[in-house]
Amino acid sequence: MPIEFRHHDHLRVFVEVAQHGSFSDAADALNLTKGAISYQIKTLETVLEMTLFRRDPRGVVLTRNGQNLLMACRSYYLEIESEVLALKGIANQSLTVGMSSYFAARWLSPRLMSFMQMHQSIQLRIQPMIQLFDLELQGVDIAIRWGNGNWDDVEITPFLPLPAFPTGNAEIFQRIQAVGMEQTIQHLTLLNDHDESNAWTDWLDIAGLPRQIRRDTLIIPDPNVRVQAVIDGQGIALMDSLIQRELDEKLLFRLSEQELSEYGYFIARPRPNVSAKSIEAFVEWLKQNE
Amino acid sequence: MPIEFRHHDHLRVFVEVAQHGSFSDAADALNLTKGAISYQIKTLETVLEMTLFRRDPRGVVLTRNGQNLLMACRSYYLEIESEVLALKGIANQSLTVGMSSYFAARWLSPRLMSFMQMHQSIQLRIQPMIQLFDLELQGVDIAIRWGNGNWDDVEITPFLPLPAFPTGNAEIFQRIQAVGMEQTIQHLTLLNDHDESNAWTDWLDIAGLPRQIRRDTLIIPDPNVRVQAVIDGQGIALMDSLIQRELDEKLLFRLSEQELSEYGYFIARPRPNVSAKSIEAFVEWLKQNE
DNA sequence: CTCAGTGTTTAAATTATTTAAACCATAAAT
DNA sequence: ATTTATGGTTTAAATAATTTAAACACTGAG
Repeated sequence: MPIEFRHHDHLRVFVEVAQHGSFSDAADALNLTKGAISYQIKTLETVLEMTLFRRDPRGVVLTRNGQNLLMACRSYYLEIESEVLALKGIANQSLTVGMSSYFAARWLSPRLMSFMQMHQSIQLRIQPMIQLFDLELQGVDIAIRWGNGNWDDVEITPFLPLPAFPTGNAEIFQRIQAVGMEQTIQHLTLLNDHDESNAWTDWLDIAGLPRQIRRDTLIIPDPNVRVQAVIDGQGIALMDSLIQRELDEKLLFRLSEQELSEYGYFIARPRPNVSAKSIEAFVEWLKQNE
Repeated sequence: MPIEFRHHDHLRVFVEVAQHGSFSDAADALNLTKGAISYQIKTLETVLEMTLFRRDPRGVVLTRNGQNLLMACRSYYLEIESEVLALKGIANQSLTVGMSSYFAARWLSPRLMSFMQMHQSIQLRIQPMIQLFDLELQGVDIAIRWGNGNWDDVEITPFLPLPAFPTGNAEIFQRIQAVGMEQTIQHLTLLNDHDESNAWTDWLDIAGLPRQIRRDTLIIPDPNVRVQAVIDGQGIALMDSLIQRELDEKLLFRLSEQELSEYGYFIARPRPNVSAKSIEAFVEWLKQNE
């Protein structure tokens, strides 16, 4: 069954006129001319096949039919509008950013104050997440991803290049010092951040080492967990300068001078994206703080 | 404060799409092409600065924002539409005709069956009324008025010409027989139907009698009451052949051969009128039954 | 791998809306 | 009893919006 009535915008104008009791006043409220209002009401009256207002010299008066119509829809439109505006306000004034708690703690957290002060009207939410996919369905406006920027499911903006290098714990570090990288690495588990990651093969390439045949890799998506795994000697992982503290405390050691210079942090935005002001503001701020 | 959101028609489309989970299906339901739907949704997304649907290869899925928006307006539009359609149905299927109970009883009543049978879907209401003005505010679609058709507050369609002639009771009739009309009438009260009526002066003119200086007239709007007043000898009134029964029963007498041939019954419709089908049907029927 | 189904885009056509200005009518004011 | 101010209406023209048809692009199912 096709929809019979589809003139909600006209009806909205009608409500405004009814409440003002005047075409002219309603025109002001709607930023239109009285001619436009006249046209709208006439159209609605034609569609509904009923006269809605009696035209008086000092304004208009609802007819019986008009009164009924007003009863039928008065509150609805106002409610819809306030709810829609509220939603828009929340979505526009608030900004949910997805990222690993690792990045949030080590980089964002110390700098957050500055953004909050610059944009006091924006309600910022840091959403810790492991799976940085399907952003919209997870209710996240933008996400911060680590990698080399080669993703095509989202729109990518680089903002913090941080070369990645292999790290291990003291024991592994000493073994490499002793027998050399090439000998050691074949017996080590390579910790990866996700299935499709080719970070390790990238690194092996630039380091001039053979890609390992045996895929003795372990996937640990959460960087925090991964760091701990390395400290515990579970394997080695590619890390960046965000683990400076662990380096200083001799919990972790940089295992090689070779580094993946293309790697770093990227802003990921859902592709068919309608960008809101708050998103732009945050992206700008990120880029200035790189 | 100007109204912030004015895209109810877009929102209506959004609801339809959300319920179908598909642009194409919604397009069918709305008798549009999928291109049009795409355009509408895109516009709405731009206005709201948020993405409402994730586009999938087999349809679309509401985003978090889209879900919220749907919650905010789902039921409203359906309710409005059903109420509006109900109103329109009532107004279109039913027809309220205002008239004097005098006319209803003496002319319409015996013929009503025929209309009812011809238009079984139309709910007809006979609204007895004395003041045949401000029709719309009184909730009346059309009215039947007696007179010579010279009104300019409404649209007039003549349908039953009935010449009007002076009537009186037996006593007055005999007096006129004895001393003549001109002598008698000066001492009689002329009963009128309303303030501005010039029926009597019209009649005096064509009868070649002097217009009475003293305005010894009594206004009795309700024809039933007026008839009774004449029978009771309160005065004389201009009547038409609808009082045939009283003539036959010698309760009333025609006092002169002179008659107002322009007078009769007219259909009165509110001027800036949007005519509904039921009104047309009734007017047609009236004209055929004249 | 091709097909069928789905959303997108494009330019053109079509509709709808809006405006400005002239009008008309009436009540209020003088 | 004019005049003025306040509405609503109408008109033609300009502007905006919607819609369509057709060509694309994408993806999952056979």
